[in-house]
Amino acid sequence: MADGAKQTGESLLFLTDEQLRKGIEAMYFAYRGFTADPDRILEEMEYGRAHHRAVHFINRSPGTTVNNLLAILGVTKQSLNRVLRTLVEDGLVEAKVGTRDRRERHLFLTEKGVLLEQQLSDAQRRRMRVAYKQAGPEAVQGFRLVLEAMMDPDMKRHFSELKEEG
Amino acid sequence: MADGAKQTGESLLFLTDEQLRKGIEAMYFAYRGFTADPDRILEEMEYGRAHHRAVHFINRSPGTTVNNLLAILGVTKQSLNRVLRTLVEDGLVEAKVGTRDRRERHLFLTEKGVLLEQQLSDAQRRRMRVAYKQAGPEAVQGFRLVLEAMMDPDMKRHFSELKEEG
DNA sequence: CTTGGAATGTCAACAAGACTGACATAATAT
DNA sequence: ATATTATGTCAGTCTTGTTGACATTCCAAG
Repeated sequence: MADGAKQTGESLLFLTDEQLRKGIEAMYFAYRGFTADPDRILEEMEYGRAHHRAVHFINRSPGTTVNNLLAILGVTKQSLNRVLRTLVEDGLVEAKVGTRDRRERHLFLTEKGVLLEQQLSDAQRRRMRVAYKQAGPEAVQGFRLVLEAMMDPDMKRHFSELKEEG
Repeated sequence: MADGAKQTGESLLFLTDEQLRKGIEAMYFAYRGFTADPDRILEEMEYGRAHHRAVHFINRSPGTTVNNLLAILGVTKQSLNRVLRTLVEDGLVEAKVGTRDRRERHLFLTEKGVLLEQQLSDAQRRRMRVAYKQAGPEAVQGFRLVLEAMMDPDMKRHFSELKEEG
């Protein structure tokens, strides 16, 4: 019951409930570490995680539309709008009216926005780099494989579209 | 600058900024998948992620104290108390006064609590199991290695203390 | 050209879940 | 006796999510 990993005779020990539980807990604790460094920086400047996410994905896809960002972040436009408004007001993001379709707003980071993005992602990458180094290349490959397999198909699509990689 | 992964001649390609960014994004999207299934169940019964976390760790360490739970979850007692109160009121958690130190409350899941925990963790494990199976045992080992390396030392300690594993 | 619908923005109200600060109670430790 | 610890509780705040309603702008189809 509830298991489904009955060790069919082979080495399926990695699929035991106990292993899965530990994986779940590892995911939980690791995610807290993952967000800890940027959170500290954001707190100082009265921003939150939502601002980080917006800045991150605008940096990754300059000129992206609000709608596209909504699809990636999976929040309501009202929620995103509040965040974007403060970012525009504070001069971190520029929303340019589309030339082809003038209803659309194309989002770009300003110099100031790029600076914050770098500050945040430097902190996050630092931890990531240490973890990667410590675990080694093969572990990193496994890490990525499992993470991708955990994503919802829609999210995986967004993930894959983000950047051509080696 | 901001890099630090300058390919010292060897195969340190897995430490490039681009690889690290993709890792960060993978972590973000995967975590959303990770929480999606329990979230759906919780929503139906007017509970949130905070309730899930409490129920999970009480199940893992029956008889744990409020203080210990606070340390693991890293929230304020007021925040945890609100969640625990509803869980006790709804008959999912029992808070027993300590025998040695009567200030402490030892927390246990009731039958009803165990049932919810199973429902939630079954859903979460199901996704985990699929991902693990898809990625394979070696990938899972790498996954776990990287996650552990990402944790804050305090959290890693809590993680290790949770259960002896093979 | 008019109208319908899509993309966006905005206002208002609300909820979960985090926070702080202050205070109460009970019990252990000094 | 007093200080400290463990817990609970009240009140207020913040972030980030939610709905619902409505305005604006503009493309596209009739």
